[in-house]
Amino acid sequence: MPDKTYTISALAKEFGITTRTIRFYEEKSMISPMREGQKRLYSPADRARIKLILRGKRIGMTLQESVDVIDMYDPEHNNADQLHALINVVKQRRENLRQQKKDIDDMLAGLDEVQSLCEQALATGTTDNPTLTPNPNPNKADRKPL
Amino acid sequence: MPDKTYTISALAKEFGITTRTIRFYEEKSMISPMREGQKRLYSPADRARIKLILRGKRIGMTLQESVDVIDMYDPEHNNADQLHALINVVKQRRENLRQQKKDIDDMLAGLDEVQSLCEQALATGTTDNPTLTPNPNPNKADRKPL
DNA sequence: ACTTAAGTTTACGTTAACGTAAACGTCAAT
DNA sequence: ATTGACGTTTACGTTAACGTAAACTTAAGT
Repeated sequence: MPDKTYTISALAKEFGITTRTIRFYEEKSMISPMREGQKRLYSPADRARIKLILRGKRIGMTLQESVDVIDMYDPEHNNADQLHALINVVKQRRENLRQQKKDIDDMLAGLDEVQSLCEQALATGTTDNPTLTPNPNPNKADRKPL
Repeated sequence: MPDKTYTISALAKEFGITTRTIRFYEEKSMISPMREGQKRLYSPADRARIKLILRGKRIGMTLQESVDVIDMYDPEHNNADQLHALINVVKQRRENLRQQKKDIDDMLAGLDEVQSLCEQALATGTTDNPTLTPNPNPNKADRKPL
Protein backbone atom coordinates (compact mmCIF):
# COMPACT_ATOMS: atom_id res chain seq x y z
CA MET A 1 0.00 0.00 0.00
CA PRO A 2 2.50 2.58 -1.13
CA ASP A 3 -0.18 5.11 -2.07
CA LYS A 4 -1.63 5.79 1.34
CA THR A 5 -3.21 9.19 1.82
CA TYR A 6 -3.95 11.43 4.78
CA THR A 7 -6.62 14.01 5.49
CA ILE A 8 -5.62 17.44 6.60
CA SER A 9 -6.96 16.97 10.10
CA ALA A 10 -5.23 13.64 10.50
CA LEU A 11 -1.89 15.24 9.76
CA ALA A 12 -2.70 18.24 11.91
CA LYS A 13 -3.45 15.96 14.80
CA GLU A 14 -0.43 13.77 14.24
CA PHE A 15 1.94 16.71 14.25
CA GLY A 16 0.18 18.84 16.80
CA ILE A 17 -0.39 21.75 14.45
CA THR A 18 -3.54 23.35 13.09
CA THR A 19 -5.09 22.82 9.69
CA ARG A 20 -4.56 26.49 9.12
CA THR A 21 -0.85 25.93 9.44
CA ILE A 22 -0.87 23.16 6.87
CA ARG A 23 -2.80 25.27 4.42
CA PHE A 24 -0.40 28.08 5.10
CA TYR A 25 2.49 25.86 4.08
CA GLU A 26 0.60 25.13 0.90
CA GLU A 27 0.13 28.83 0.23
CA LYS A 28 3.88 29.09 0.42
CA SER A 29 4.21 26.26 -2.11
CA MET A 30 5.95 24.09 0.41
CA ILE A 31 3.51 21.26 -0.17
CA SER A 32 1.04 20.59 -2.96
CA PRO A 33 -1.44 17.91 -2.01
CA MET A 34 -3.79 16.34 -4.51
CA ARG A 35 -7.47 17.10 -4.51
CA GLU A 36 -10.37 14.74 -4.28
CA GLY A 37 -13.05 17.05 -5.45
CA GLN A 38 -12.54 19.94 -3.12
CA LYS A 39 -10.81 18.08 -0.32
CA ARG A 40 -7.05 17.93 0.01
CA LEU A 41 -5.40 14.54 0.07
CA TYR A 42 -1.87 14.24 1.36
CA SER A 43 0.62 11.65 0.16
CA PRO A 44 3.36 10.11 2.30
CA ALA A 45 5.75 12.46 0.49
CA ASP A 46 3.68 15.44 1.59
CA ARG A 47 3.78 14.09 5.09
CA ALA A 48 7.54 13.72 4.91
CA ARG A 49 7.85 17.33 3.80
CA ILE A 50 5.85 18.52 6.76
CA LYS A 51 8.03 16.45 9.01
CA LEU A 52 11.14 18.11 7.61
CA ILE A 53 9.61 21.54 7.98
CA LEU A 54 8.74 20.95 11.61
CA ARG A 55 12.09 19.43 12.37
CA GLY A 56 13.69 22.50 10.87
CA LYS A 57 11.52 24.76 12.94
CA ARG A 58 12.47 23.02 16.14
CA ILE A 59 16.10 23.86 15.57
CA GLY A 60 15.36 27.43 14.64
CA MET A 61 15.31 27.31 10.87
CA THR A 62 12.95 29.57 8.98
CA LEU A 63 10.42 28.01 6.66
CA GLN A 64 12.46 29.19 3.70
CA GLU A 65 15.53 27.48 5.06
CA SER A 66 13.59 24.28 5.47
CA VAL A 67 12.47 24.61 1.89
CA ASP A 68 16.09 24.97 0.85
CA VAL A 69 16.95 21.78 2.65
CA ILE A 70 14.00 19.97 1.14
CA ASP A 71 14.94 21.19 -2.29
CA MET A 72 18.23 19.39 -1.92
CA TYR A 73 16.30 16.20 -2.39
CA ASP A 74 14.72 17.61 -5.51
CA PRO A 75 16.31 16.21 -8.68
CA GLU A 76 15.15 19.29 -10.57
CA HIS A 77 18.09 21.40 -9.53
CA ASN A 78 20.68 18.85 -10.49
CA ASN A 79 22.81 20.33 -13.19
CA ALA A 80 26.53 20.18 -12.61
CA ASP A 81 26.87 23.86 -11.72
CA GLN A 82 24.25 23.78 -9.07
CA LEU A 83 25.52 20.52 -7.66
CA HIS A 84 28.72 22.22 -6.63
CA ALA A 85 26.83 25.12 -5.16
CA LEU A 86 24.66 22.63 -3.34
CA ILE A 87 27.65 20.89 -1.84
CA ASN A 88 28.76 24.21 -0.43
CA VAL A 89 25.33 24.81 1.01
CA VAL A 90 25.50 21.41 2.61
CA LYS A 91 28.90 22.25 4.03
CA GLN A 92 27.67 25.52 5.46
CA ARG A 93 24.57 23.92 6.88
CA ARG A 94 26.70 21.27 8.48
CA GLU A 95 28.77 23.95 10.16
CA ASN A 96 25.62 25.65 11.49
CA LEU A 97 24.41 22.39 12.94
CA ARG A 98 27.76 21.78 14.58
CA GLN A 99 27.54 25.19 16.23
CA GLN A 100 24.02 24.47 17.34
CA LYS A 101 25.06 21.26 18.97
CA LYS A 102 27.72 23.15 20.86
CA ASP A 103 25.16 25.74 21.92
CA ILE A 104 22.91 23.00 23.16
CA ASP A 105 25.67 21.30 25.10
CA ASP A 106 26.59 24.64 26.66
CA MET A 107 22.96 25.16 27.59
CA LEU A 108 22.76 21.71 29.10
CA ALA A 109 25.85 22.39 31.16
CA GLY A 110 24.20 25.58 32.33
CA LEU A 111 21.10 23.66 33.29
CA ASP A 112 23.17 21.23 35.30
CA GLU A 113 24.58 24.16 37.20
CA VAL A 114 21.20 25.76 37.78
CA GLN A 115 19.75 22.51 39.00
CA SER A 116 22.61 22.03 41.45
CA LEU A 117 22.04 25.49 42.81
CA CYS A 118 18.35 24.80 43.22
CA GLU A 119 18.82 21.54 45.03
CA GLN A 120 21.51 22.99 47.19
CA ALA A 121 19.34 25.95 48.11
CA LEU A 122 16.47 23.61 48.96
CA ALA A 123 18.68 21.38 51.07
CA THR A 124 20.10 24.17 53.20
CA GLY A 125 16.64 25.70 53.50
CA THR A 126 17.98 29.07 52.47
CA THR A 127 14.74 30.97 52.02
CA ASP A 128 16.24 34.44 52.06
CA ASN A 129 13.36 36.70 51.18
CA PRO A 130 13.42 39.31 53.96
CA THR A 131 11.27 42.14 52.64
CA LEU A 132 8.80 39.83 50.91
CA THR A 133 9.37 41.92 47.78
CA PRO A 134 6.39 44.26 48.20
CA ASN A 135 7.16 45.88 44.87
CA PRO A 136 4.61 44.45 42.40
CA ASN A 137 6.28 45.40 39.17
CA PRO A 138 9.30 47.64 39.64
CA ASN A 139 9.61 48.15 35.90
CA LYS A 140 12.12 45.34 36.01
CA ALA A 141 14.83 47.94 35.57
CA ASP A 142 16.74 46.25 38.33
CA ARG A 143 18.71 43.34 37.05
CA LYS A 144 20.78 40.80 38.85
CA PRO A 145 24.37 39.51 38.80
CA LEU A 146 24.82 36.14 37.09
CA MET B 1 40.44 44.09 36.57
CA PRO B 2 37.06 42.55 37.30
CA ASP B 3 35.18 45.73 36.41
CA LYS B 4 35.93 45.93 32.72
CA THR B 5 33.37 47.71 30.59
CA TYR B 6 32.40 47.66 26.95
CA THR B 7 30.94 50.23 24.59
CA ILE B 8 27.86 49.42 22.63
CA SER B 9 29.67 49.32 19.33
CA ALA B 10 32.39 47.09 20.70
CA LEU B 11 29.82 44.52 21.73
CA ALA B 12 27.93 44.92 18.49
CA LYS B 13 31.07 44.23 16.55
CA GLU B 14 32.13 41.33 18.73
CA PHE B 15 28.81 39.57 18.33
CA GLY B 16 28.06 40.58 14.78
CA ILE B 17 24.86 42.39 15.63
CA THR B 18 23.82 46.03 15.33
CA THR B 19 23.69 48.59 18.07
CA ARG B 20 20.01 48.84 17.38
CA THR B 21 19.65 45.22 18.36
CA ILE B 22 21.44 45.78 21.64
CA ARG B 23 19.29 48.78 22.49
CA PHE B 24 16.27 46.72 21.56
CA TYR B 25 17.25 44.11 24.11
CA GLU B 26 17.47 46.88 26.64
CA GLU B 27 14.00 48.11 25.72
CA LYS B 28 12.84 44.62 26.58
CA SER B 29 14.63 44.83 29.93
CA MET B 30 16.91 41.98 29.00
CA ILE B 31 19.95 44.04 29.85
CA SER B 32 20.39 47.22 31.87
CA PRO B 33 23.78 48.77 31.26
CA MET B 34 25.09 51.60 33.37
CA ARG B 35 25.37 55.09 32.02
CA GLU B 36 28.37 57.32 31.86
CA GLY B 37 26.59 60.57 31.28
CA GLN B 38 24.49 59.67 28.30
CA LYS B 39 26.56 56.79 27.00
CA ARG B 40 25.83 53.21 27.84
CA LEU B 41 28.50 51.15 29.52
CA TYR B 42 28.27 47.39 29.53
CA SER B 43 29.63 45.15 32.25
CA PRO B 44 30.97 41.62 31.74
CA ALA B 45 27.66 40.42 33.15
CA ASP B 46 25.77 42.36 30.49
CA ARG B 47 28.03 40.82 27.91
CA ALA B 48 27.34 37.36 29.30
CA ARG B 49 23.62 38.02 29.04
CA ILE B 50 23.91 38.96 25.41
CA LYS B 51 25.91 35.83 24.81
CA LEU B 52 23.16 33.72 26.34
CA ILE B 53 20.53 35.50 24.31
CA LEU B 54 22.37 34.90 21.06
CA ARG B 55 23.09 31.31 21.93
CA GLY B 56 19.41 30.83 22.58
CA LYS B 57 18.52 32.42 19.29
CA ARG B 58 20.81 30.10 17.39
CA ILE B 59 18.90 27.12 18.65
CA GLY B 60 15.54 28.68 17.94
CA MET B 61 14.56 30.08 21.30
CA THR B 62 12.55 33.26 21.46
CA LEU B 63 13.96 36.21 23.35
CA GLN B 64 11.50 35.58 26.13
CA GLU B 65 12.65 32.00 26.44
CA SER B 66 16.21 33.17 26.67
CA VAL B 67 15.17 35.57 29.40
CA ASP B 68 13.58 32.67 31.24
CA VAL B 69 16.81 30.75 31.07
CA ILE B 70 18.82 33.74 32.20
CA ASP B 71 16.45 34.32 35.08
CA MET B 72 17.35 30.90 36.39
CA TYR B 73 20.66 32.35 37.41
CA ASP B 74 18.87 35.13 39.21
CA PRO B 75 18.84 34.59 42.99
CA GLU B 76 15.80 36.85 43.24
CA HIS B 77 13.36 34.09 42.41
CA ASN B 78 14.74 31.66 44.91
CA ASN B 79 12.02 30.88 47.39
CA ALA B 80 11.31 27.24 47.97
CA ASP B 81 8.11 27.18 45.94
CA GLN B 82 9.66 28.62 42.89
CA LEU B 83 12.71 26.45 43.18
CA HIS B 84 10.61 23.38 42.59
CA ALA B 85 8.88 25.02 39.67
CA LEU B 86 12.26 25.99 38.33
CA ILE B 87 13.50 22.43 38.51
CA ASN B 88 10.58 21.39 36.39
CA VAL B 89 11.34 24.09 33.89
CA VAL B 90 14.89 22.85 33.74
CA LYS B 91 13.63 19.34 33.21
CA GLN B 92 11.36 20.42 30.38
CA ARG B 93 14.06 22.52 28.81
CA ARG B 94 16.40 19.59 28.98
CA GLU B 95 13.90 17.46 27.12
CA ASN B 96 13.57 20.12 24.42
CA LEU B 97 17.29 20.21 23.96
CA ARG B 98 17.47 16.46 23.74
CA GLN B 99 14.89 16.55 20.96
CA GLN B 100 16.80 19.28 19.20
CA LYS B 101 19.96 17.24 19.25
CA LYS B 102 18.08 14.38 17.69
CA ASP B 103 16.69 16.71 15.05
CA ILE B 104 20.16 17.93 14.28
CA ASP B 105 21.55 14.43 14.00
CA ASP B 106 18.71 13.50 11.68
CA MET B 107 19.44 16.56 9.60
CA LEU B 108 23.11 15.70 9.47
CA ALA B 109 22.28 12.20 8.31
CA GLY B 110 20.14 13.76 5.62
CA LEU B 111 22.98 15.98 4.56
CA ASP B 112 25.26 12.99 4.27
CA GLU B 113 22.76 11.43 1.94
CA VAL B 114 22.34 14.55 -0.15
CA GLN B 115 26.06 14.96 -0.47
CA SER B 116 26.44 11.40 -1.62
CA LEU B 117 23.80 11.95 -4.24
CA CYS B 118 25.54 15.08 -5.44
CA GLU B 119 28.94 13.50 -5.74
CA GLN B 120 27.50 10.46 -7.38
CA ALA B 121 25.61 12.58 -9.89
CA LEU B 122 28.76 14.56 -10.65
CA ALA B 123 30.80 11.41 -11.12
CA THR B 124 28.44 9.81 -13.62
CA GLY B 125 28.04 13.12 -15.41
CA THR B 126 24.29 12.87 -15.30
CA THR B 127 23.37 16.33 -16.55
CA ASP B 128 19.75 15.62 -17.48
CA ASN B 129 18.24 18.98 -18.30
CA PRO B 130 16.62 18.44 -21.70
CA THR B 131 14.24 21.37 -22.12
CA LEU B 132 16.53 23.91 -20.46
CA THR B 133 13.56 24.82 -18.28
CA PRO B 134 12.33 27.82 -20.32
CA ASN B 135 9.64 28.53 -17.77
CA PRO B 136 10.82 31.57 -15.76
CA ASN B 137 8.57 31.26 -12.76
CA PRO B 138 5.88 28.62 -13.14
CA ASN B 139 4.26 29.65 -9.90
CA LYS B 140 6.21 26.80 -8.34
CA ALA B 141 2.93 24.88 -8.13
CA ASP B 142 4.79 21.84 -9.42
CA ARG B 143 6.50 19.98 -6.67
CA LYS B 144 8.80 17.04 -6.79
CA PRO B 145 9.06 13.53 -5.27
CA LEU B 146 11.63 13.23 -2.49
C1' DA C 1 36.40 76.49 14.68
C1' DC C 2 35.24 72.66 12.02
C1' DT C 3 34.55 68.05 10.87
C1' DT C 4 34.03 63.40 11.85
C1' DA C 5 32.76 59.45 14.55
C1' DA C 6 29.99 57.53 17.79
C1' DG C 7 26.27 57.91 20.55
C1' DT C 8 21.32 59.25 21.73
C1' DT C 9 15.86 59.21 21.50
C1' DT C 10 11.57 58.76 19.04
C1' DA C 11 8.88 56.83 15.82
C1' DC C 12 7.31 54.48 11.95
C1' DG C 13 8.08 50.34 8.72
C1' DT C 14 8.78 45.43 7.77
C1' DT C 15 8.85 40.36 7.54
C1' DA C 16 7.66 35.79 9.07
C1' DA C 17 4.40 32.72 10.63
C1' DC C 18 0.61 31.99 11.67
C1' DG C 19 -4.47 33.17 14.32
C1' DT C 20 -9.15 34.34 13.87
C1' DA C 21 -13.33 35.03 11.81
C1' DA C 22 -16.83 35.08 8.21
C1' DA C 23 -19.43 32.70 5.08
C1' DC C 24 -20.05 28.78 2.69
C1' DG C 25 -20.10 23.46 0.76
C1' DT C 26 -20.63 18.22 1.74
C1' DC C 27 -21.81 14.21 3.68
C1' DA C 28 -23.28 10.87 7.17
C1' DA C 29 -26.32 10.14 10.91
C1' DT C 30 -30.44 11.02 13.60
C1' DA D 1 -34.66 17.72 6.88
C1' DT D 2 -31.57 19.23 9.93
C1' DT D 3 -27.71 18.88 12.76
C1' DG D 4 -22.91 18.20 13.33
C1' DA D 5 -18.38 17.22 11.98
C1' DC D 6 -15.30 18.31 8.70
C1' DG D 7 -13.87 20.74 4.91
C1' DT D 8 -13.22 25.10 1.86
C1' DT D 9 -11.73 30.20 0.46
C1' DT D 10 -10.89 34.98 1.50
C1' DA D 11 -9.30 38.39 4.22
C1' DC D 12 -7.89 41.00 7.95
C1' DG D 13 -5.26 40.87 12.57
C1' DT D 14 -1.24 39.89 15.44
C1' DT D 15 3.30 39.16 17.56
C1' DA D 16 8.25 39.04 17.55
C1' DA D 17 12.39 40.98 16.34
C1' DC D 18 14.38 43.97 14.60
C1' DG D 19 15.45 47.83 10.30
C1' DT D 20 15.46 52.47 8.89
C1' DA D 21 15.33 57.21 9.25
C1' DA D 22 15.16 61.77 11.36
C1' DA D 23 16.96 64.93 14.22
C1' DC D 24 19.90 65.72 17.80
C1' DT D 25 24.32 65.72 21.40
C1' DT D 26 29.02 64.87 22.84
C1' DA D 27 33.94 63.80 22.48
C1' DA D 28 37.95 63.63 19.90
C1' DG D 29 41.02 64.91 16.37
C1' DT D 30 43.20 68.56 13.12
